[in-house]
Formats: sequence, structure tokens, C-alpha cells
Amino acid sequence: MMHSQLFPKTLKEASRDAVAANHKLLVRGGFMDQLMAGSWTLLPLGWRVVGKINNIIRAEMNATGGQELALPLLHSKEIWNETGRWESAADIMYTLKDSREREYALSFTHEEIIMDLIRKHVSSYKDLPIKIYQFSTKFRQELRATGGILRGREFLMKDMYSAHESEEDLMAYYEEVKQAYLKIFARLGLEVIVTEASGGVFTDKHTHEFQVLAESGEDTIYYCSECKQGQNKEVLSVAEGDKCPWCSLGKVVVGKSIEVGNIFPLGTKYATDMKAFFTDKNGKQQPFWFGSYGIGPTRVLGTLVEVHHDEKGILWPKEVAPFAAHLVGLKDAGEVYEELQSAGIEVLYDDSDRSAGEKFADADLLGIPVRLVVSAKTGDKIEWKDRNSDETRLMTRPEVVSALSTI
RNA sequence: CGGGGUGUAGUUCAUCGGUAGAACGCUCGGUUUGGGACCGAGAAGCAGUGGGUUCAAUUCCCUCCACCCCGACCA
Repeated sequence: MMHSQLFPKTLKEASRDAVAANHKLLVRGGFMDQLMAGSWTLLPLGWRVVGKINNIIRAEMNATGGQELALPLLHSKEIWNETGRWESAADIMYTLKDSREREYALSFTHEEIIMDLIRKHVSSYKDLPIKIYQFSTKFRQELRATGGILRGREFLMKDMYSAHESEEDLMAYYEEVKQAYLKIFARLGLEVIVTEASGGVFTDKHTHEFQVLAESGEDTIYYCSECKQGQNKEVLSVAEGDKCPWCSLGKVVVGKSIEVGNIFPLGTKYATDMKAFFTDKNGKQQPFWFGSYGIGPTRVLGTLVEVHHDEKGILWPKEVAPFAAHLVGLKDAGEVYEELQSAGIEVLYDDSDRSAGEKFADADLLGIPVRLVVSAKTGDKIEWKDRNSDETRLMTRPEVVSALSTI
């Protein structure tokens, strides 16, 4: 992809209204564009990053035995009535009527839809467990959309659901997913704190949240400085300065944070409400034990920027960067570009005829981990600069290719 | 929904009762090319909406709308 073809161009200034770093930088860099409050277009660059995020999540979900599918986003009132959530989640759910006055909801989650699938297709303990997930848009009526892409009314979510024959089996898998989530966030370049939290409209049980410390976060968590476990303030049983109740090594400290994931051990309520039963070993009808597990890739996108930026722009962690390298041509670098391309390296090539300063400023803003410069000064070598360093060094083409291939 | 802020060119902002201006961006021509270059010429605005006051409103008043921030709610 040539830089001159990148849509849209970068902006020199952030909108006056933008306060959150992700809002300023993702808009300036051409990663996203705002349609209205809480509603964002993911532009080609942003969509690339989300694609990287999704691929990491997908790989780790598959590793736990998850199978990906796609569920509908338009739901009938009837299915939501089965669990009473047409009423209890009315504040959060967008509803609409068609021309025949039939009532629908736009998906804000999918427990009911999944449970419907499971009751239709699973009737024996021999078919369990079921682990299915999707990436899809969620619609939620937020009283106030805020923080750039951190809280939208329409956002992307990976939601996984699992059905089990027993509580033990559910909790064993719940723990497995918790570990998978830790692996995902580590790969995404995010340090998370696992906190106990309330289940909101999803469940009465306590759940676990994956929180990233950030000043711009809207959650307040109490966590241990040593073991990185904690509690959301909704369910607080510890106080600042307490000895850590989990590892008893550290002290409880308070921080602002962004919730990037949440897992719910839902129990049998959904199955019971929706009359979803399987036959156990003894020939008896039993409700499915159910869990759900969510990560918001678009919120992750925003969180990454909140956590990884400086005054010049974004610093993407390697695994989620839209490109592996940003090739800045201060003279024709077509051959270098072709060589990197054919080596399978994802390169953004800036072959525009703009000034050097402008190209460098763009490279800093876009935050691709490695900047390569080809100019009169570099001769037939290439200048390598990491985004997180000021040092540059001259390398030969084969050196560059091999260094980038090992990333 | 309560409180606060902001709506003027594509963008960032000036003008603040006498009918609109800059910078950046854009177009054309030329000169440049290691940190958002330079010269020249252009195009681009119903001043968010509706109403009121006034001889005259972008400017004053009211309504509504939109966006941002704080709070309530929430991944």
C-alpha cells in the first residue's frame, strides 16, 4: 500500500472538542472518524489495527476449543421476554418497531440468542461442553457516550458463550478462559489487573473484569500492588492501605482504570428461564450451566492509545501495529518497498512528495514501531529508527529484511 | 436528565451591532526536499436551527439541535 493512497490523509490539528488521547490521536492519524456521539467509523488504518487485535483474540479463543460463528443483530421482543430482559434491560437496549408495529431490539448482547441455539441443537450431556463465540457489533443506549472510542453507543465486541453439564465443568472452563484472557492482553501490549465486580444486568453473581490502569479510565479499582488482583468499587470489601487479602504480600492501592474485558459465570438462570435442558447420564433433565466472556476490540483500540502515546503520537505495540514498518522515501524507495513486500513484511510506503519534516511528523503520529528512511544521505543503505527511541542506525537491505522478518 | 462549555471556509481560530478575515489544507504555476518548506495566482462561508429586539444581527435575547466535559447509568 502506498502512502499516497492511504485514506484519509492525516490532520495536523485535533478537533477543539477532543480531550481523550485516543480521540485526538486516532482522529488525527486517520484511524477513525466520528459520525455522531458514540458512533465511529473505523477507517482503513484503524480497521487494520482492529484486525490484528481480533486475530490475537481469535487464536486464543480457538486454543480453548472455541468455535467462531455469526449471530443476527436484530432480535424479536419475544426472545427477550423469555428471560424478562425486555423489561429489565430496557434502559440499555435500543428497541424499534417495524411498519407492522412488531417490536424488535438491536443486539446489546447475545445470551438469549445463544441459549435458543443450544436448546434447539443440544439434548445430551454427550454434546457438552459447547464453546462458541463471535465478533459483532453491540448497540447500547448509553446515557452519555464519552472518551473517544472508549464508550460508544455502537461498538465491536468479541463475545463467547459456553454451556456445560455441571457447575464444576463451567468453573474449570471459566478459569481456562481467564488464563486465555491474560494471555491475550499480554500479547496486545496491555497490563491488566483482574478485579471482582458485579454482574449488572447479566447476573447476580460476582464476575471478573480485566482492567487497564489509565488516568482517563472511568472505573475506580482497589488492587494489590504486588499480585495485581483487585476489586471494582461496586463490590468493595477492602480499603486503601490494607494488606492484600489475596497474596498478603502487597498493599491495596486505588487507581483509575479502563475495563477491557469481563467474564461472567452465569449459572443456570438463563437455561431455566428459557427451558433449555439436556439429558444427563442418569436420564434426568438438567438445565445448562452457562457462562459468557467478552472483550471489546474497539475499546482495546482506544485503550492502547491511552496507554501507549507521547506528545508526538501513538506507539503501537508490535503485535497490533497496523504495519511492521513505515518506509519514508526522501528519494525513490520503490525497490526497497518491493523487496520488503516480497519478503512478506507489512510496510507502509510514504512515496508522497511532501517535505521530510511532514513525513517524519506523520511517522511519529501513526506510531508504526519501525521507521525506515531512504534518502540521498543513506546512499544504498537504509536508516532504521524505532518509534520509541531517538537513535538511528544505517543498515543494509538484507539486514533490514531479516530484522523485520524475525518480528 | 442535572451542571458546565462550544457551534463562523475542509480544519484550527479571529471578528462581537453596519452585512466576514487569517493560518493550515485544497487547485494551478514555479522553487524546494533530514523534522509539519518557500514565492506567486486562485477556489472555497445562508456565521448550527427557528423565532424575537433593531433602520441594521455572526454579534443582543429566547427556543430547539449538535458536539465536548463533570455527574447519574453502563462493556
